[in-house]
Amino acid sequence: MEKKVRLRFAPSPTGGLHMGGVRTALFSYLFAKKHGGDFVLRIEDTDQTRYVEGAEDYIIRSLKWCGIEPNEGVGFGDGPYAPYRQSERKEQGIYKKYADQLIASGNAYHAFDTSEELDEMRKRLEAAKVIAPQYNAVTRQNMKNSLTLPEDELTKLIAGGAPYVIRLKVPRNEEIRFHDIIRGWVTVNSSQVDDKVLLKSDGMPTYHLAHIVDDIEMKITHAVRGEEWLPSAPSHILIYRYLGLEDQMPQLAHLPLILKPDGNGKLSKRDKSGLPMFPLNWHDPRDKTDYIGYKESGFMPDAFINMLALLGWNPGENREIMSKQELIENFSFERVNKSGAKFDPEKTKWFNQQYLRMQTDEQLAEAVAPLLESKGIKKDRAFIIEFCRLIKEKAHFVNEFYELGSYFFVAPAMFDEKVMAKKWNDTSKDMFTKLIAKLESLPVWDAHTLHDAFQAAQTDIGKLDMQLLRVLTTGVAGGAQLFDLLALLGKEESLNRLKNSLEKL
RNA sequence: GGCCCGUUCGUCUAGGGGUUAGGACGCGUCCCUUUCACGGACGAAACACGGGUUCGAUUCCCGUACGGGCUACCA
Repeated sequence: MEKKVRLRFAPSPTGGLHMGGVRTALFSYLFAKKHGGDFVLRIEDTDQTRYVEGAEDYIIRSLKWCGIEPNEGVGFGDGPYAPYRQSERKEQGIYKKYADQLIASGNAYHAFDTSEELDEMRKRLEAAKVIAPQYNAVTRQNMKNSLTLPEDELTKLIAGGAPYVIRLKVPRNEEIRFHDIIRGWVTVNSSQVDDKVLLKSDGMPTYHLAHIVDDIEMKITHAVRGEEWLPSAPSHILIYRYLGLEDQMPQLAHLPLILKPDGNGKLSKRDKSGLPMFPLNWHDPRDKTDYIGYKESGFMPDAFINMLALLGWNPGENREIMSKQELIENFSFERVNKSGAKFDPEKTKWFNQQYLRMQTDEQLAEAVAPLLESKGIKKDRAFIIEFCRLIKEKAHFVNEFYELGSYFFVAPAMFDEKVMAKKWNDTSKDMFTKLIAKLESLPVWDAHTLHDAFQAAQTDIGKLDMQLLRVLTTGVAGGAQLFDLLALLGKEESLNRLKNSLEKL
Protein backbone atom coordinates (compact mmCIF):
# COMPACT_ATOMS: atom_id res chain seq x y z
CA MET A 1 0.00 0.00 0.00
CA GLU A 2 1.22 3.48 -0.84
CA LYS A 3 2.06 5.63 2.15
CA LYS A 4 -0.31 8.49 2.75
CA VAL A 5 1.20 11.71 1.51
CA ARG A 6 2.06 13.98 4.41
CA LEU A 7 3.83 17.31 4.23
CA ARG A 8 4.63 19.81 6.89
CA PHE A 9 5.38 23.46 7.09
CA ALA A 10 7.83 23.98 9.91
CA PRO A 11 8.68 27.60 10.55
CA SER A 12 10.55 29.01 13.51
CA PRO A 13 8.72 31.61 15.53
CA THR A 14 11.62 34.03 15.18
CA GLY A 15 9.70 36.75 13.38
CA GLY A 16 6.93 37.46 10.95
CA LEU A 17 6.36 34.88 8.26
CA HIS A 18 7.55 36.52 5.06
CA MET A 19 6.36 35.75 1.56
CA GLY A 20 9.17 33.29 0.90
CA GLY A 21 7.95 31.23 3.79
CA VAL A 22 4.39 31.54 2.56
CA ARG A 23 5.43 30.16 -0.79
CA THR A 24 7.16 27.19 0.84
CA ALA A 25 3.98 26.53 2.78
CA LEU A 26 1.92 26.98 -0.38
CA PHE A 27 3.89 24.48 -2.47
CA SER A 28 3.71 21.93 0.33
CA TYR A 29 0.01 22.55 0.71
CA LEU A 30 -0.69 22.26 -3.02
CA PHE A 31 1.20 18.99 -3.26
CA ALA A 32 -0.48 17.53 -0.20
CA LYS A 33 -3.94 18.49 -1.44
CA LYS A 34 -3.27 17.23 -4.93
CA HIS A 35 -2.47 13.82 -3.53
CA GLY A 36 -5.23 13.75 -0.97
CA GLY A 37 -2.66 13.97 1.79
CA ASP A 38 -2.17 15.80 5.05
CA PHE A 39 -0.64 19.18 5.62
CA VAL A 40 0.85 19.76 9.04
CA LEU A 41 2.01 22.86 10.86
CA ARG A 42 4.92 22.23 13.17
CA ILE A 43 6.55 24.98 15.16
CA GLU A 44 10.32 24.71 15.38
CA ASP A 45 11.02 26.72 18.49
CA THR A 46 14.28 25.17 19.58
CA ASP A 47 16.18 28.43 19.75
CA GLN A 48 15.03 30.18 22.89
CA THR A 49 17.32 33.13 22.26
CA ARG A 50 15.59 34.03 19.04
CA TYR A 51 12.04 33.36 20.13
CA VAL A 52 9.74 36.25 19.27
CA GLU A 53 6.51 36.82 21.11
CA GLY A 54 3.55 36.81 18.78
CA ALA A 55 5.35 35.18 15.87
CA GLU A 56 3.58 31.87 16.20
CA ASP A 57 0.19 33.54 16.29
CA TYR A 58 1.19 35.61 13.29
CA ILE A 59 2.15 32.49 11.33
CA ILE A 60 -1.20 30.91 12.08
CA ARG A 61 -3.19 34.00 11.16
CA SER A 62 -1.19 34.42 7.96
CA LEU A 63 -1.80 30.88 6.81
CA LYS A 64 -5.48 31.33 7.50
CA TRP A 65 -5.71 34.52 5.53
CA CYS A 66 -3.86 32.94 2.61
CA GLY A 67 -6.17 29.97 2.66
CA ILE A 68 -3.24 27.61 3.16
CA GLU A 69 -4.75 25.75 6.04
CA PRO A 70 -3.04 22.82 7.68
CA ASN A 71 -5.39 20.07 8.74
CA GLU A 72 -3.14 19.17 11.63
CA GLY A 73 -0.77 20.98 13.95
CA VAL A 74 -0.33 24.04 16.10
CA GLY A 75 -3.36 26.29 15.86
CA PHE A 76 -5.23 23.92 13.57
CA GLY A 77 -6.17 21.09 15.87
CA ASP A 78 -3.94 18.37 17.19
CA GLY A 79 -3.56 15.23 15.16
CA PRO A 80 -2.17 11.86 16.14
CA TYR A 81 1.39 13.11 16.52
CA ALA A 82 0.93 15.88 19.05
CA PRO A 83 2.55 17.90 20.40
CA TYR A 84 3.58 19.91 17.34
CA ARG A 85 5.81 22.39 19.10
CA GLN A 86 9.39 21.20 19.30
CA SER A 87 9.94 22.75 22.70
CA GLU A 88 7.13 20.58 24.01
CA ARG A 89 8.42 17.53 22.24
CA LYS A 90 11.81 18.12 23.79
CA GLU A 91 10.18 17.99 27.23
CA GLN A 92 9.05 14.49 26.37
CA GLY A 93 12.62 13.44 25.73
CA ILE A 94 11.94 12.61 22.11
CA TYR A 95 15.13 14.05 20.68
CA LYS A 96 17.45 12.87 23.45
CA LYS A 97 16.42 9.34 22.71
CA TYR A 98 17.61 9.60 19.13
CA ALA A 99 20.79 11.39 20.11
CA ASP A 100 21.58 8.65 22.59
CA GLN A 101 20.98 6.07 19.91
CA LEU A 102 23.54 7.80 17.72
CA ILE A 103 26.03 7.85 20.57
CA ALA A 104 25.43 4.18 21.27
CA SER A 105 26.03 3.27 17.66
CA GLY A 106 29.23 5.30 17.63
CA ASN A 107 27.94 7.89 15.16
CA ALA A 108 27.83 10.80 17.55
CA TYR A 109 29.90 11.98 20.46
CA HIS A 110 30.01 14.39 23.37
CA ALA A 111 31.94 17.63 22.94
CA PHE A 112 32.89 19.89 25.81
CA ASP A 113 34.50 22.76 23.99
CA THR A 114 33.45 26.22 25.08
CA SER A 115 32.51 28.83 22.53
CA GLU A 116 35.84 30.54 23.27
CA GLU A 117 37.68 27.36 22.48
CA LEU A 118 35.74 26.99 19.27
CA ASP A 119 36.56 30.53 18.24
CA GLU A 120 40.17 29.88 19.02
CA MET A 121 40.15 26.76 16.91
CA ARG A 122 38.70 28.61 13.94
CA LYS A 123 41.22 31.40 14.29
CA ARG A 124 44.04 28.95 14.51
CA LEU A 125 42.86 27.15 11.39
CA GLU A 126 42.43 30.36 9.50
CA ALA A 127 45.90 31.45 10.47
CA ALA A 128 47.19 28.12 9.23
CA LYS A 129 45.44 28.87 5.93
CA VAL A 130 43.09 25.95 6.26
CA ILE A 131 40.59 26.44 3.47
CA ALA A 132 37.46 25.55 5.34
CA PRO A 133 37.82 25.81 9.08
CA GLN A 134 35.34 23.49 10.71
CA TYR A 135 34.83 20.94 13.42
CA ASN A 136 35.38 17.73 11.51
CA ALA A 137 37.09 14.37 11.36
CA VAL A 138 40.50 15.99 11.40
CA THR A 139 40.09 18.91 13.76
CA ARG A 140 38.04 17.08 16.37
CA GLN A 141 41.17 15.15 17.28
CA ASN A 142 42.54 18.29 18.88
CA MET A 143 39.37 19.29 20.65
CA LYS A 144 37.78 18.39 23.95
CA ASN A 145 35.40 15.57 23.21
CA SER A 146 34.58 12.01 24.09
CA LEU A 147 36.77 10.82 21.24
CA THR A 148 39.91 12.46 22.58
CA LEU A 149 39.44 12.66 26.35
CA PRO A 150 40.64 9.80 28.55
CA GLU A 151 37.90 7.61 29.95
CA ASP A 152 38.27 8.77 33.56
CA GLU A 153 38.26 12.45 32.70
CA LEU A 154 35.21 11.91 30.56
CA THR A 155 33.18 10.25 33.28
CA LYS A 156 34.32 12.93 35.69
CA LEU A 157 33.17 15.72 33.38
CA ILE A 158 29.78 14.17 32.77
CA ALA A 159 29.28 13.31 36.42
CA GLY A 160 30.30 16.83 37.37
CA GLY A 161 27.60 18.22 35.11
CA ALA A 162 29.95 19.92 32.68
CA PRO A 163 28.05 21.40 29.77
CA TYR A 164 28.39 19.50 26.53
CA VAL A 165 26.87 19.19 23.11
CA ILE A 166 26.36 16.09 21.07
CA ARG A 167 27.93 16.16 17.64
CA LEU A 168 27.45 14.00 14.61
CA LYS A 169 30.55 11.98 13.78
CA VAL A 170 30.98 12.60 10.09
CA PRO A 171 33.37 10.25 8.30
CA ARG A 172 36.52 11.53 6.67
CA ASN A 173 36.22 10.93 2.98
CA GLU A 174 32.97 9.52 1.77
CA GLU A 175 30.73 10.38 -1.14
CA ILE A 176 27.28 11.37 0.04
CA ARG A 177 24.76 11.20 -2.73
CA PHE A 178 21.12 12.17 -2.43
CA HIS A 179 18.18 12.83 -4.65
CA ASP A 180 16.17 16.03 -4.74
CA ILE A 181 12.84 16.04 -6.58
CA ILE A 182 13.58 19.45 -8.02
CA ARG A 183 17.32 19.26 -8.56
CA GLY A 184 18.03 15.64 -9.28
CA TRP A 185 21.08 13.93 -7.86
CA VAL A 186 23.49 15.93 -5.74
CA THR A 187 26.84 14.59 -4.59
CA VAL A 188 28.99 15.99 -1.81
CA ASN A 189 32.14 14.64 -0.23
CA SER A 190 31.82 14.18 3.51
CA SER A 191 35.10 16.04 4.02
CA GLN A 192 33.11 19.17 3.25
CA VAL A 193 30.61 18.34 5.96
CA ASP A 194 31.26 19.37 9.53
CA ASP A 195 30.38 17.53 12.72
CA LYS A 196 27.05 19.23 13.24
CA VAL A 197 25.80 19.85 16.72
CA LEU A 198 22.72 17.69 17.24
CA LEU A 199 21.92 18.47 20.85
CA LYS A 200 22.82 21.80 22.35
CA SER A 201 24.19 22.27 25.83
CA ASP A 202 20.80 23.49 27.01
CA GLY A 203 19.40 20.11 26.05
CA MET A 204 17.52 21.46 23.05
CA PRO A 205 18.02 19.72 19.74
CA THR A 206 19.26 21.74 16.80
CA TYR A 207 17.21 21.99 13.66
CA HIS A 208 19.32 19.25 12.11
CA LEU A 209 18.30 16.62 14.62
CA ALA A 210 14.85 17.88 15.47
CA HIS A 211 13.38 18.10 12.00
CA ILE A 212 14.60 14.62 11.15
CA VAL A 213 13.19 13.07 14.30
CA ASP A 214 9.88 14.83 13.80
CA ASP A 215 9.62 14.10 10.11
CA ILE A 216 10.14 10.43 10.90
CA GLU A 217 7.76 10.35 13.84
CA MET A 218 5.13 12.38 12.04
CA LYS A 219 5.40 10.14 8.98
CA ILE A 220 6.29 12.97 6.67
CA THR A 221 6.70 11.81 3.07
CA HIS A 222 8.04 14.96 1.40
CA ALA A 223 10.29 17.53 3.02
CA VAL A 224 10.01 20.87 1.27
CA ARG A 225 12.23 23.77 2.19
CA GLY A 226 14.24 26.63 0.72
CA GLU A 227 17.42 26.21 -1.22
CA GLU A 228 19.42 27.63 1.66
CA TRP A 229 19.14 24.17 3.22
CA LEU A 230 20.78 22.36 0.37
CA PRO A 231 24.30 22.57 1.87
CA SER A 232 23.22 20.89 5.08
CA ALA A 233 21.27 18.14 3.37
CA PRO A 234 24.28 15.78 3.35
CA SER A 235 24.41 15.98 7.16
CA HIS A 236 20.77 15.08 7.25
CA ILE A 237 21.25 12.10 4.96
CA LEU A 238 23.94 10.84 7.33
CA ILE A 239 21.68 11.22 10.34
CA TYR A 240 18.92 9.22 8.68
CA ARG A 241 21.47 6.60 7.70
CA TYR A 242 23.04 6.26 11.15
CA LEU A 243 19.61 6.06 12.68
CA GLY A 244 18.83 3.22 10.33
CA LEU A 245 15.97 5.21 8.87
CA GLU A 246 17.20 5.89 5.37
CA ASP A 247 14.37 3.85 3.90
CA GLN A 248 11.81 6.00 5.70
CA MET A 249 13.42 9.28 4.73
CA PRO A 250 11.05 11.79 3.17
CA GLN A 251 11.71 12.83 -0.38
CA LEU A 252 13.58 16.10 -0.52
CA ALA A 253 12.54 19.20 -2.44
CA HIS A 254 14.67 22.32 -2.21
CA LEU A 255 12.83 25.31 -3.58
CA PRO A 256 14.60 28.06 -5.50
CA LEU A 257 14.85 31.29 -3.58
CA ILE A 258 12.81 34.42 -4.18
CA LEU A 259 15.22 37.19 -5.09
CA LYS A 260 15.07 40.95 -4.73
CA PRO A 261 13.37 42.79 -7.61
CA ASP A 262 16.40 44.97 -8.19
CA GLY A 263 20.00 44.17 -7.53
CA ASN A 264 21.01 40.88 -6.08
CA GLY A 265 20.38 38.64 -3.17
CA LYS A 266 17.43 37.00 -1.62
CA LEU A 267 14.36 38.90 -0.69
CA SER A 268 14.57 40.44 2.74
CA LYS A 269 11.94 41.94 4.98
CA ARG A 270 13.32 45.39 4.34
CA ASP A 271 12.83 45.38 0.60
CA LYS A 272 12.09 48.75 -0.93
CA SER A 273 10.09 47.59 -3.91
CA GLY A 274 7.02 49.35 -2.58
CA LEU A 275 5.17 46.11 -2.03
CA PRO A 276 4.88 44.29 1.26
CA MET A 277 7.07 41.37 2.15
CA PHE A 278 4.61 40.01 4.68
CA PRO A 279 1.10 38.63 4.24
CA LEU A 280 -0.30 40.64 7.16
CA ASN A 281 0.82 43.71 9.00
CA TRP A 282 3.65 42.73 11.28
CA HIS A 283 5.14 44.65 14.13
CA ASP A 284 8.58 43.29 14.83
CA PRO A 285 9.27 43.69 18.54
CA ARG A 286 12.99 43.25 18.00
CA ASP A 287 13.72 46.01 15.53
CA LYS A 288 10.61 47.86 16.67
CA THR A 289 9.49 48.27 13.09
CA ASP A 290 6.08 47.99 11.51
CA TYR A 291 5.96 46.02 8.29
CA ILE A 292 2.92 46.39 6.11
CA GLY A 293 1.04 43.34 4.92
CA TYR A 294 -0.50 42.27 1.62
CA LYS A 295 -3.88 42.07 3.24
CA GLU A 296 -3.75 45.61 4.50
CA SER A 297 -2.40 46.82 1.17
CA GLY A 298 -5.61 45.73 -0.45
CA PHE A 299 -4.51 42.42 -1.90
CA MET A 300 -6.90 39.57 -2.18
CA PRO A 301 -5.56 36.32 -0.77
CA ASP A 302 -6.24 34.34 -3.93
CA ALA A 303 -4.37 36.86 -6.04
CA PHE A 304 -1.45 36.79 -3.65
CA ILE A 305 -1.37 33.00 -3.67
CA ASN A 306 -1.68 32.87 -7.43
CA MET A 307 1.25 35.24 -7.86
CA LEU A 308 3.36 33.32 -5.37
CA ALA A 309 2.61 30.00 -7.03
CA LEU A 310 3.88 31.29 -10.35
CA LEU A 311 7.13 32.40 -8.78
CA GLY A 312 9.24 29.37 -9.56
CA TRP A 313 6.50 27.13 -10.83
CA ASN A 314 4.24 27.03 -13.86
CA PRO A 315 1.64 24.62 -15.18
CA GLY A 316 3.41 24.20 -18.53
CA GLU A 317 0.81 26.04 -20.50
CA ASN A 318 0.09 29.68 -21.14
CA ARG A 319 -2.17 30.14 -18.21
CA GLU A 320 -1.52 32.43 -15.30
CA ILE A 321 -4.74 33.19 -13.55
CA MET A 322 -5.62 30.08 -11.59
CA SER A 323 -7.89 29.45 -8.67
CA LYS A 324 -6.57 27.61 -5.69
CA GLN A 325 -8.36 24.52 -6.90
CA GLU A 326 -6.69 24.79 -10.29
CA LEU A 327 -3.32 25.28 -8.65
CA ILE A 328 -3.87 22.13 -6.64
CA GLU A 329 -4.88 20.14 -9.70
CA ASN A 330 -1.88 21.23 -11.73
CA PHE A 331 0.87 21.32 -9.18
CA SER A 332 3.93 19.13 -9.30
CA PHE A 333 7.49 19.50 -8.04
CA GLU A 334 8.80 18.42 -11.42
CA ARG A 335 7.58 21.70 -12.83
CA VAL A 336 9.31 23.80 -10.20
CA ASN A 337 12.28 25.72 -11.56
CA LYS A 338 15.79 25.29 -10.30
CA SER A 339 16.86 28.89 -10.50
CA GLY A 340 15.94 31.74 -8.19
CA ALA A 341 13.11 34.03 -9.23
CA LYS A 342 13.19 37.77 -8.92
CA PHE A 343 10.09 39.13 -7.35
CA ASP A 344 8.26 41.48 -9.72
CA PRO A 345 6.12 44.13 -8.00
CA GLU A 346 4.48 45.23 -11.25
CA LYS A 347 3.28 41.79 -12.12
CA THR A 348 2.16 41.26 -8.57
CA LYS A 349 -0.11 44.28 -8.90
CA TRP A 350 -1.38 42.95 -12.18
CA PHE A 351 -2.43 39.71 -10.50
CA ASN A 352 -4.48 41.61 -7.98
CA GLN A 353 -6.03 43.69 -10.73
CA GLN A 354 -7.15 40.54 -12.50
CA TYR A 355 -8.80 39.26 -9.35
CA LEU A 356 -10.30 42.65 -8.63
CA ARG A 357 -12.09 42.55 -11.96
CA MET A 358 -13.52 39.15 -11.23
CA GLN A 359 -15.33 40.60 -8.24
CA THR A 360 -18.90 41.77 -8.65
CA ASP A 361 -19.70 45.41 -7.96
CA GLU A 362 -21.60 44.29 -4.88
CA GLN A 363 -18.60 42.40 -3.55
CA LEU A 364 -16.37 45.38 -4.15
CA ALA A 365 -18.83 47.72 -2.48
CA GLU A 366 -18.71 45.50 0.55
CA ALA A 367 -14.97 46.08 0.81
CA VAL A 368 -14.96 49.70 -0.25
CA ALA A 369 -17.76 50.97 1.98
CA PRO A 370 -15.75 50.80 5.21
CA LEU A 371 -12.79 52.47 3.54
CA LEU A 372 -14.98 55.36 2.47
CA GLU A 373 -16.53 55.55 5.87
CA SER A 374 -13.11 55.91 7.41
CA LYS A 375 -12.69 58.99 5.23
CA GLY A 376 -15.90 60.38 6.64
CA ILE A 377 -17.88 59.64 3.52
CA LYS A 378 -21.44 58.46 3.95
CA LYS A 379 -23.19 57.28 0.83
CA ASP A 380 -25.90 54.73 0.37
CA ARG A 381 -25.19 51.23 -0.83
CA ALA A 382 -26.52 51.82 -4.34
CA PHE A 383 -24.20 54.79 -4.78
CA ILE A 384 -21.19 52.81 -3.65
CA ILE A 385 -22.01 49.88 -5.90
CA GLU A 386 -22.25 52.16 -8.90
CA PHE A 387 -19.08 53.93 -7.79
CA CYS A 388 -17.29 50.57 -7.73
CA ARG A 389 -18.57 49.67 -11.16
CA LEU A 390 -17.17 52.88 -12.60
CA ILE A 391 -13.85 52.84 -10.83
CA LYS A 392 -12.85 49.19 -10.79
CA GLU A 393 -11.42 49.08 -14.27
CA LYS A 394 -8.84 51.64 -13.28
CA ALA A 395 -7.81 50.14 -9.99
CA HIS A 396 -5.36 47.50 -8.88
CA PHE A 397 -6.48 47.51 -5.27
CA VAL A 398 -9.68 48.23 -3.39
CA ASN A 399 -7.88 50.70 -1.20
CA GLU A 400 -7.09 52.79 -4.26
CA PHE A 401 -10.75 53.35 -4.97
CA TYR A 402 -11.10 56.51 -2.98
CA GLU A 403 -7.97 58.06 -4.34
CA LEU A 404 -8.90 57.18 -7.90
CA GLY A 405 -12.40 58.50 -7.55
CA SER A 406 -12.24 61.21 -4.91
CA TYR A 407 -13.99 63.54 -7.36
CA PHE A 408 -17.15 61.55 -6.76
CA PHE A 409 -17.19 62.95 -3.26
CA VAL A 410 -15.44 66.28 -3.49
CA ALA A 411 -16.25 69.18 -5.83
CA PRO A 412 -13.28 70.49 -7.80
CA ALA A 413 -11.19 73.24 -6.26
CA MET A 414 -8.67 73.37 -9.06
CA PHE A 415 -8.76 72.46 -12.72
CA ASP A 416 -6.28 70.37 -14.60
CA GLU A 417 -3.88 72.93 -15.98
CA LYS A 418 -2.84 71.10 -19.10
CA VAL A 419 -6.36 70.53 -20.29
CA MET A 420 -7.40 74.10 -19.51
CA ALA A 421 -4.40 75.58 -21.25
CA LYS A 422 -5.08 73.52 -24.30
CA LYS A 423 -8.84 73.63 -24.54
CA TRP A 424 -10.27 76.55 -22.62
CA ASN A 425 -10.79 79.70 -24.66
CA ASP A 426 -12.80 82.93 -24.73
CA THR A 427 -15.95 81.29 -25.96
CA SER A 428 -15.89 78.38 -23.57
CA LYS A 429 -17.56 80.05 -20.64
CA ASP A 430 -20.46 81.23 -22.69
CA MET A 431 -20.91 77.88 -24.36
CA PHE A 432 -20.94 75.94 -21.12
CA THR A 433 -23.35 78.39 -19.58
CA LYS A 434 -25.71 77.63 -22.43
CA LEU A 435 -25.14 73.93 -21.88
CA ILE A 436 -26.16 74.28 -18.24
CA ALA A 437 -29.43 75.82 -19.31
CA LYS A 438 -30.13 72.92 -21.63
CA LEU A 439 -29.27 70.35 -19.00
CA GLU A 440 -31.34 72.12 -16.39
CA SER A 441 -34.47 71.35 -18.35
CA LEU A 442 -33.83 67.63 -18.55
CA PRO A 443 -36.65 65.63 -17.00
CA VAL A 444 -34.50 62.54 -16.57
CA TRP A 445 -30.89 62.38 -15.42
CA ASP A 446 -29.18 59.25 -16.56
CA ALA A 447 -26.11 58.52 -18.63
CA HIS A 448 -28.01 57.82 -21.82
CA THR A 449 -30.14 60.95 -21.60
CA LEU A 450 -27.13 63.05 -20.76
CA HIS A 451 -25.22 61.71 -23.70
CA ASP A 452 -28.07 62.49 -26.09
CA ALA A 453 -28.65 65.92 -24.59
CA PHE A 454 -24.98 66.75 -24.85
CA GLN A 455 -24.94 65.77 -28.53
CA ALA A 456 -28.14 67.64 -29.32
CA ALA A 457 -27.07 70.79 -27.50
CA GLN A 458 -24.16 71.21 -29.85
CA THR A 459 -26.36 71.92 -32.86
CA ASP A 460 -27.34 75.18 -31.15
CA ILE A 461 -24.28 75.95 -29.08
CA GLY A 462 -21.52 74.65 -31.29
CA LYS A 463 -18.83 72.06 -30.66
CA LEU A 464 -18.33 71.37 -26.97
CA ASP A 465 -15.27 69.68 -25.62
CA MET A 466 -16.06 66.63 -23.56
CA GLN A 467 -12.86 66.69 -21.61
CA LEU A 468 -13.53 70.28 -20.62
CA LEU A 469 -16.88 69.20 -19.27
CA ARG A 470 -15.03 66.55 -17.31
CA VAL A 471 -12.51 68.97 -15.87
CA LEU A 472 -15.24 71.46 -15.01
CA THR A 473 -17.12 68.85 -13.01
CA THR A 474 -14.27 66.84 -11.52
CA GLY A 475 -11.21 69.02 -11.77
CA VAL A 476 -9.11 66.22 -13.21
CA ALA A 477 -8.23 65.16 -16.73
CA GLY A 478 -9.08 61.51 -16.36
CA GLY A 479 -11.52 59.33 -14.56
CA ALA A 480 -14.65 57.31 -14.86
CA GLN A 481 -17.03 57.34 -17.84
CA LEU A 482 -18.15 60.96 -17.96
CA PHE A 483 -21.89 60.58 -18.38
CA ASP A 484 -22.06 57.68 -15.97
CA LEU A 485 -20.21 59.79 -13.49
CA LEU A 486 -22.54 62.77 -13.92
CA ALA A 487 -25.52 60.48 -13.64
CA LEU A 488 -24.26 59.13 -10.35
CA LEU A 489 -23.47 62.60 -9.06
CA GLY A 490 -27.06 63.58 -9.71
CA LYS A 491 -28.59 66.58 -11.43
CA GLU A 492 -28.29 69.02 -8.60
CA GLU A 493 -24.70 68.25 -7.69
CA SER A 494 -23.55 68.13 -11.30
CA LEU A 495 -25.09 71.45 -12.23
CA ASN A 496 -23.93 73.12 -9.05
CA ARG A 497 -20.41 72.02 -9.75
CA LEU A 498 -20.61 73.34 -13.29
CA LYS A 499 -21.95 76.69 -12.18
CA ASN A 500 -19.41 77.08 -9.43
CA SER A 501 -16.60 76.19 -11.76
CA LEU A 502 -17.70 78.68 -14.38
CA GLU A 503 -17.85 81.40 -11.76
CA LYS A 504 -14.23 80.79 -10.91
CA LEU A 505 -13.08 81.07 -14.49
C1' G B 1 38.47 31.87 0.01
C1' G B 2 36.06 26.80 0.02
C1' C B 3 31.76 23.81 -1.11
C1' C B 4 26.98 23.34 -3.37
C1' C B 5 23.18 25.15 -6.72
C1' G B 6 21.93 27.86 -10.91
C1' U B 7 22.10 30.90 -16.02
C1' U B 8 16.13 31.65 -22.49
C1' C B 9 13.49 38.97 -23.85
C1' G B 10 14.40 44.36 -18.37
C1' U B 11 11.22 40.68 -15.16
C1' C B 12 8.27 35.80 -14.57
C1' U B 13 8.61 31.86 -17.89
C1' A B 14 7.42 27.87 -22.27
C1' G B 15 10.30 24.96 -25.30
C1' G B 16 13.93 21.57 -26.69
C1' G B 17 19.36 18.31 -31.32
C1' G B 18 16.79 21.01 -37.23
C1' U B 19 11.20 26.23 -34.29
C1' U B 20 9.82 32.71 -37.92
C1' A B 21 12.52 30.47 -30.00
C1' G B 22 6.01 30.86 -27.74
C1' G B 23 3.19 33.34 -23.62
C1' A B 24 2.68 36.96 -19.50
C1' C B 25 4.14 41.72 -16.85
C1' G B 26 6.13 46.28 -18.17
C1' C B 27 7.21 49.54 -22.49
C1' G B 28 5.94 51.72 -27.51
C1' U B 29 2.59 52.42 -31.92
C1' C B 30 -2.14 52.02 -34.00
C1' C B 31 -7.60 50.94 -33.86
C1' C B 32 -12.08 51.78 -30.99
C1' U B 33 -13.51 56.48 -28.38
C1' U B 34 -15.56 64.16 -28.74
C1' U B 35 -13.90 62.36 -22.18
C1' C B 36 -11.50 58.39 -19.22
C1' A B 37 -10.68 53.55 -19.41
C1' C B 38 -11.47 48.46 -20.82
C1' G B 39 -10.66 45.94 -25.12
C1' G B 40 -8.33 44.68 -29.88
C1' A B 41 -4.12 44.72 -33.34
C1' C B 42 0.85 45.35 -33.98
C1' G B 43 5.98 46.29 -32.40
C1' A B 44 10.84 46.56 -29.83
C1' A B 45 13.01 42.88 -26.62
C1' A B 46 16.29 36.67 -24.99
C1' C B 47 18.95 31.20 -25.67
C1' A B 48 26.02 34.45 -20.89
C1' C B 49 30.88 33.16 -23.32
C1' G B 50 34.54 29.51 -25.21
C1' G B 51 35.52 24.66 -26.50
C1' G B 52 33.88 19.85 -27.73
C1' U B 53 29.99 15.72 -29.38
C1' U B 54 27.03 15.88 -33.95
C1' C B 55 25.46 16.42 -40.72
C1' G B 56 23.33 20.09 -37.34
C1' A B 57 23.42 22.79 -31.19
C1' U B 58 19.98 27.55 -27.64
C1' U B 59 18.95 22.32 -26.29
C1' C B 60 23.94 17.09 -24.60
C1' C B 61 29.26 17.26 -22.29
C1' C B 62 33.49 20.13 -20.37
C1' G B 63 35.53 24.67 -19.02
C1' U B 64 35.12 30.11 -18.12
C1' A B 65 32.34 34.15 -16.59
C1' C B 66 28.41 35.79 -13.89
C1' G B 67 24.53 35.19 -10.14
C1' G B 68 22.78 32.86 -5.73
C1' G B 69 23.10 29.92 -1.24
C1' C B 70 25.91 27.91 2.71
C1' U B 71 30.30 28.13 5.53
C1' A B 72 26.98 29.05 14.28
C1' C B 73 25.58 25.22 20.49
C1' C B 74 20.30 30.21 14.07
C1' A B 75 16.68 28.19 11.58
